[in-house]
Amino acid sequence: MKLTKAEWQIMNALWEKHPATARQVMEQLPAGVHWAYTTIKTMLTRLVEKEAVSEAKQGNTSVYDPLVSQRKARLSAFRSLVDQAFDGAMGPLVHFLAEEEPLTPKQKKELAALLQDETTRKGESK
Amino acid sequence: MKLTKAEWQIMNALWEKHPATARQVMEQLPAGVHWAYTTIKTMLTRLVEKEAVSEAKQGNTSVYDPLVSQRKARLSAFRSLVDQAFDGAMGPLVHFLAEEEPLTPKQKKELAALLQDETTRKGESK
DNA sequence: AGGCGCATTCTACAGATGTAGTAGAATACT
DNA sequence: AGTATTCTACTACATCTGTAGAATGCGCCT
Repeated sequence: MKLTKAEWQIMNALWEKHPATARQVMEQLPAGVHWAYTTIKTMLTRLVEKEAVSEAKQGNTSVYDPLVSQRKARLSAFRSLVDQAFDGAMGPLVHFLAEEEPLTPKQKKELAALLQDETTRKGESK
Repeated sequence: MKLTKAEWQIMNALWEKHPATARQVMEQLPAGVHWAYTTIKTMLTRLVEKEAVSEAKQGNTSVYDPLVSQRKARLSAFRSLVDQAFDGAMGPLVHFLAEEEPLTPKQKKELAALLQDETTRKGESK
């Protein structure tokens, strides 16, 4: 499930608040994004075709709901990035995260803590 | 500097071995990718226009070199992903890496170690 | 009944992308 | 020199993306 940039914006809005009508999606878009109403409709239609969202008629109006979870979409996008820009392996990415500066020292520490935590506290439920 | 999927493949080949002629780039492509020679040329031309690679004539033949570093391209791609799929913040990404399963436990431990290391060993040269 | 406002579906259209064929120039082989 | 090989520069073309206008339909108010 590959989403384009514009589609991500729509999906982000939908994940944040749903079900939602096209009008509501429009309002949910980040400030600064001023698409015509029909642009949103077009996007939503395409997303429906892609089966990324569902459409249900409420009388004359369509109400949309995400069909793919944010989690799934993120996983997929993440995978794509790794495949395409990091030799498809986590190794280079891990290295990148540690060495380059996408993370502030603080965030690195935080991530380290979370990971530590996660791998330490092993053997519980779910 | 936004690279498309196909462009990444070309750049990956170039970063691996450069300078290189179109023919050499072709050979450097991952097994399974069988583009026509002219396809590669087209890509290279577009990359030159984008100023992502340089082109120098050696007699009748062009030799290409990356103009943008892999590091920079990675940073940019990474940033895009975060902006578009993770609310533009590292927080959600960090959470994602810790909670979801893009990383094997082993890799998590590894990353944790690297980060720990990096943040601990603070205050050295370079 | 006529009109206002909002929703819907269609159609459009330029620029980006993936992929490559053609024709002519340069080079190399015999 | 004649022919085979290899480059390069152009052109092509189907899709996909981003953006949206136009025409048309439905409910409701006066």
